[in-house]
Amino acid sequence: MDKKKRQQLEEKGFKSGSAADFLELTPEEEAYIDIRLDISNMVKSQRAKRGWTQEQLARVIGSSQSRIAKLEGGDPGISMDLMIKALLRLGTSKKQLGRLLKGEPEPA
Amino acid sequence: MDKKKRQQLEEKGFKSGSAADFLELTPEEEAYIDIRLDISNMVKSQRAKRGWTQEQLARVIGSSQSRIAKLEGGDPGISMDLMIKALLRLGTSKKQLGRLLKGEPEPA
DNA sequence: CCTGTTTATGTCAAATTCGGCATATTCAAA
DNA sequence: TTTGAATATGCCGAATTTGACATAAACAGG
Repeated sequence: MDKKKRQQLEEKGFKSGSAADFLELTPEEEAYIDIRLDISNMVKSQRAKRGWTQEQLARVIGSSQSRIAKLEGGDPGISMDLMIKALLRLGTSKKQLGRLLKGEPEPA
Repeated sequence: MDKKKRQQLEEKGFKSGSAADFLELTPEEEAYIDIRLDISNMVKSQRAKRGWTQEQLARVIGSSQSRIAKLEGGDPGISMDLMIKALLRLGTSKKQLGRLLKGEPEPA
């Protein structure tokens, strides 16, 4: 799980301010990226769970397929606002989002 | 507490897509605004708790005092990314953010 | 009342993110 | 392998958000 995140960071060129190496991030920068990846991964899994295509999700939130692809891929050029809107539109509640960030397992 | 949020929405001109009246928001739009207000209010309270000025907080995250003021005031023209960065810099952890969104009381 | 500090509000050009579009790549079904 | 659907990647002008700066308003001590 942590391996997955690391790989997403290495593949994408995530700007880390001054240091290129992502290991030299401050704890806050690390937490910030961590939160983003948590949310983007949840968008991907929730969309799959509902059997929606990226195109479908894009339309219902007034976005485009390419942006959803970038969102789910952890692209840093996607705002958290867009990620949250997508997640909410997939039926995730504020409370569920809270659980995700707390690291609690999803209730069946 | 809910009264506070309502007042923030009325005072600021929060764009609601098509409907001007904030009572006609979809559940997702409502949740989205709710999350934003929760975070901005927490930034305000955490900053106060640490005795920092808006100017100080702005400097350590590379922003400006005016933007922090708008953030804490619930201005819709502030990104969640900036809000999260501010909150993390104030020492709030991902887990604490999760608790906030879940509606759990802050541990003493 | 002054005076200094903090916060609020408005404006600007620069930077970032936006949706849209074309196209490449991946993948599964036939 | 061929075909078609889904996803990934790159680019564009438009829209939004950015930090900065100025200045007003609110607040607290003297």
